[in-house]
Amino acid sequence: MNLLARVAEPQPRVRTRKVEPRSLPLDTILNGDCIAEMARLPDKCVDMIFADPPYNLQLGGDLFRPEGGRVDAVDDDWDKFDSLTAYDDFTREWLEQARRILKDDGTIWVIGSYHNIYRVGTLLQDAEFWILNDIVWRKSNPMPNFRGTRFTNAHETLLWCAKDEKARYTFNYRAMKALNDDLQMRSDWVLPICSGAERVKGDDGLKAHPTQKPEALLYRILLACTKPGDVVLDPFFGTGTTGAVARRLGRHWVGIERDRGYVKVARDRIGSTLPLDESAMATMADKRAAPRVAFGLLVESGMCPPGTRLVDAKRRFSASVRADGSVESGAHSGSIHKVGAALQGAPSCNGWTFWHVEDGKALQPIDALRQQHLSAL
Amino acid sequence: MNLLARVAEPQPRVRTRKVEPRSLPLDTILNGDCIAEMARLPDKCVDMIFADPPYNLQLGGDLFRPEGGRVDAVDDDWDKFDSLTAYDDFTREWLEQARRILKDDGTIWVIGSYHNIYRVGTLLQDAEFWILNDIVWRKSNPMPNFRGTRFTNAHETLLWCAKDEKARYTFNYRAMKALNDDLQMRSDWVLPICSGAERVKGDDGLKAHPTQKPEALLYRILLACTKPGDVVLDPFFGTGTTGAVARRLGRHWVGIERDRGYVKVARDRIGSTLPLDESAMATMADKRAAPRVAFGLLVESGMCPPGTRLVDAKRRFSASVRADGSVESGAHSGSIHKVGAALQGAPSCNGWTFWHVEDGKALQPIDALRQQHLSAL
DNA sequence: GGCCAAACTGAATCGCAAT
DNA sequence: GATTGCGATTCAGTTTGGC
Repeated sequence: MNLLARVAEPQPRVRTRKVEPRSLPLDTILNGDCIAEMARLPDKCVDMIFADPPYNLQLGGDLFRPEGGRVDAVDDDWDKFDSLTAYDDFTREWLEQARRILKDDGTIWVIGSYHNIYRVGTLLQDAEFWILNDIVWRKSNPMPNFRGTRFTNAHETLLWCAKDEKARYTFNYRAMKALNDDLQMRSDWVLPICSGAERVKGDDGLKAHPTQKPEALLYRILLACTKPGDVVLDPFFGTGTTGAVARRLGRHWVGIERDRGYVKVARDRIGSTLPLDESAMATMADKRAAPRVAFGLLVESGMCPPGTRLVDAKRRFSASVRADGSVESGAHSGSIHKVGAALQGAPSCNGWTFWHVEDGKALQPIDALRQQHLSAL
Repeated sequence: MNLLARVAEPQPRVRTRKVEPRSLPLDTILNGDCIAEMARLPDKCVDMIFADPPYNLQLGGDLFRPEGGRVDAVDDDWDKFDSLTAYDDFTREWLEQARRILKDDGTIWVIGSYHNIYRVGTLLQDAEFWILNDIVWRKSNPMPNFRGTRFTNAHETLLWCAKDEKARYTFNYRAMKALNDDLQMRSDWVLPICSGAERVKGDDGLKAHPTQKPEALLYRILLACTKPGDVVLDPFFGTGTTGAVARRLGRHWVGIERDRGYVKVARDRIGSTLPLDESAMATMADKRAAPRVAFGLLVESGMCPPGTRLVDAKRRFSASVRADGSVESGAHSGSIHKVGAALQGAPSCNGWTFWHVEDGKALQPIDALRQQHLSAL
């Protein structure tokens, strides 16, 4: 039964009424609706819940790439809701069950995008969960914005909550610091999206699930906030990333998944999951944010304000800085690199070393400003 | 930071009743409560609203009581519900006024942290604002987490919304791309917090305001989403960062601030801000804004005479130019766009970049001819 | 097998003016 | 208000295929 159907024709609610309560089955996938299945589990029986609920994307028509290809968007029924109210009702219900089965010192993680995460965050607070952090997953390789109409949607948001303000939750501070080159782990994580060999494919060679999460994301979460032997529940199990990582890290897991096809995919995947070897560990490592500094950043920050005059080392060429970080020199305008190349008639040019600013009587390459900017951080 | 512990009994509301409506005063600070002051402004009079609302006791007026002793556990639940409700009521009210005074094609930006941004996001959606992006301000130099109990809270979140799904909002795509070294600007922005000389200090040498935002943040927002001469309203003006950057970028501003001390600080600050001159204000022009040149114009003018042979970049397809500016390729004929699309079997095609003419041994896109034509005018 | 170029892909709320 | 047609728009990474 898809969610849309459930919304359209309200069924008699199972809600908090526990039907045939059963003990917690470890390292197993329960095939069924997440609310109904959670309702059958005992109170306070899991140490962590990781949830990747439908985002309610509300996409319009087809979107085409500039070169003509069509974007394979999420168009599954499970992501469709009649209204924000319907989405809120659904969220409130599964959160209610999640809270009941979570141990008092357990924590819940929920991932989402701007389409749904504000609803989820509000309802978490309304249900008296206590937000510990919101975490930003900065994607190193997001899909671009093909129409040039908005900022590239390059991140997703995770909420990490305890059951209340006083809860003594697990946070493996040292492990996180070690994972981050002995610096405190921050609330923004740079990780690539799930692709390549890790992406589970069907017999047709196509992706088995439209929204599979990278194992590195779950790895960090489970390492940070659970102990070995803890039980992690994932009510929207999909291809079983949570189960696979839990098994690798020696945590117990319970998955709930409505779609029989996904259940089979996840079961096969977890069955073939091996303990972490070193090469796998390497791929888990944080891809450090490149210390790239766009010239525009120096313009915004006032180190090189609009109107600044740039010259090359021999003062043969000059250009002026514009408000958006582009530069202008006679008929040429564009990036520091492009304009430098055009003026020299060269195929390319490193604008950072080509352009200089006056520094008293001497010239200083703008690369020096970049170094100052970097060292100021 | 317990929002929940800061409640007082709800007060009688002024709400939407407009008292002494007045015309919009430009480049001015209105000293008063933001809801009451907005209520006196005309409908649909500003192009953008930037809001940095309070999430703790200081600025909530009568809705909040000062931070006091601990609240009993028993009272906590009641307080909690009340407090969130009070914050929601306050947010709903100022958003209602904001929506009213915002032009139909204007946009609103709101910044917050995990304490309040989920409430704000939900209420924006409930008020039928249409989220365009959520932006993560990734702080390059955040305050560390001293107790080692959570991830370092290293970001804040901004929401950018139009009044509805169909609104034709301003987004200076090219300027943003230029600012980011010719790559699309993403939804995660790395910027340092406001410190050093930029941080406004009082006579006592201490920071004048606890949450002063960096000018670089406002610079990017105003450059991205407003045009020169647009009016930007900031209902929580503080030290006037929005006004200072607006003045620098040639935008009009209106600030609302309750605290007389901040009003004075902001007035002095903006008074000493120098606007950019026009040449420095220039940004990369959006092609979409350039005057249209029909292909037929190039045919008429002799730049691309009838009979000219056009080929695509890989010389897989060719076509010939006809006297009326249409082109012909085998069975296909029509506009440069239609024929290009038909030959590729694509839903659409930009003929300007698809088709090329021989230029010696190299190929030149016909878009280059159009540029020549434009610059000749 | 190795190398290089071309093709493909990812949770996406993705136009607008003239008729 | 609906339809038509111009024509603007992509980044990082993996896989495939040719030589």
